[in-house]
Amino acid sequence: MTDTFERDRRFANTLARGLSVLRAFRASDDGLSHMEIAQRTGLANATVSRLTFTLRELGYLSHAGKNDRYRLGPAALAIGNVATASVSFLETADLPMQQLANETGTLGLLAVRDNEKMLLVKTWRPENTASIWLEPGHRIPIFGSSSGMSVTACLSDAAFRALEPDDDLRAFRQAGYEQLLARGFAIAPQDTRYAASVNAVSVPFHAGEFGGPAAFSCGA
Amino acid sequence: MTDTFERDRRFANTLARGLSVLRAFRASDDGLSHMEIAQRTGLANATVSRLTFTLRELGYLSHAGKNDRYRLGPAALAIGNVATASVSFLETADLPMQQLANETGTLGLLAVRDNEKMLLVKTWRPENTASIWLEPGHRIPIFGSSSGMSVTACLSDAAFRALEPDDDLRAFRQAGYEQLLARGFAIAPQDTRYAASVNAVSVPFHAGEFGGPAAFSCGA
DNA sequence: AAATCATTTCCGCATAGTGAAAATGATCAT
DNA sequence: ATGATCATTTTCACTATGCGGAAATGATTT
Repeated sequence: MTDTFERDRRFANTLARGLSVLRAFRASDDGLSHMEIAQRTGLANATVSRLTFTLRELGYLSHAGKNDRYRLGPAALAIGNVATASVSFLETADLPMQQLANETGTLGLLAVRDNEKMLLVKTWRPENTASIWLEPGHRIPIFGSSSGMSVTACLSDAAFRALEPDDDLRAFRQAGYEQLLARGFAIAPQDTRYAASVNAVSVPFHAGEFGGPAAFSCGA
Repeated sequence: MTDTFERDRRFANTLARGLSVLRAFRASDDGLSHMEIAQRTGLANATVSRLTFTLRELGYLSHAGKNDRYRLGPAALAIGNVATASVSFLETADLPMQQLANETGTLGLLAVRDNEKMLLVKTWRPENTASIWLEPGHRIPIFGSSSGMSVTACLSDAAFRALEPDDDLRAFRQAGYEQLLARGFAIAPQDTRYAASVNAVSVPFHAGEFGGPAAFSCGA
């Protein structure tokens, strides 16, 4: 095993590895070769071979011809659409977010906290713009992102403590809290930004359908 | 094992089971209890417990409180959006299909062949309509559906043969082929319909991004 | 409190999954 | 064609991994 540090007995390794194969795909990829998957996931070639076999069998991956690159398959699409459909506000938010992106020429995104990171669930880029920016599936730090600021500010004290925050993160959260109260939106302070070149503004949203708060952001 | 019939050595069982947990969710569910998952998947309770633990850990499932129902989590959404983003025509098709659904008051859907079934990848229902109809993630028969007719008609002979079709299916495909040539769309003949109460019309679409042909359909 | 139902943990066992290496298959140069 | 190189799949022996029955814990109802 490459990444062995003792895991909980309940943790199903094979499942995690298979899913890591799916997560290896990025929106900007035009398919992945077998070897690229192995590199991105850090799995042994033979292992990738078996996992892709399984995923293909189940429709999560498709590869056109014999020796073609792998792509996310129908089943992956389907799961995503089931998930989207069960998060009703996403359908509601779709149009306005697209308009926002178009009008401001910036990237709109929806992020939720996923363990120690902010996970970009969906992004809206201005139409007619080719540049890539951030993609769905990407994870950015909580600390230093405006999304992270909104979301931590909305966490209950108990939930926040579960993150084992350091002092910086506490202060970060506090700043977010104050910004939201004062202005209704959050902007990460310059000196905390995880990426200096990014300016973003973020608004939290509490969805009963999720475990925790989510953040709509917009920036470039 | 409940569903044992000898599997290929390459097939990763745990992965398949984990994914079957994800596939147990339907758009109309308001979360699933642990036991409902066990029932739908046919897995033993203990197994489901471990799998949900893993899926939760990885963000594919979320359950709000201690004893709350499980829902598809952020990671599932993310994968779906990555998949959607890499199938460019889906974004293009989104708006027109929604309009079509609204104007005709019928259900629009995109289906692809996934092994022996047609998998509903996405559905568009008329706005303001509550009824459920078919949901994304659902699988319908190839034979007797207009989607199946369009898609088999577009398959290469070789690909079709791989399906090990019986005579009915051959005739079905042939009929689809003729309909498409003559009119550009396909409607499953009355006497073949897998569901007698459904009328649907279907148009095939060949996407380089997919392994095979897809079908846009519309009906009620 | 007692009874019922749902979920999680325990634990011994068999098997499912692992990765090194060998075999196969593509692709490219000459 | 004929090798040489690179990518992918299969083999295989080993053992860690995941399995499920049963027991323990935790919710919920009567």
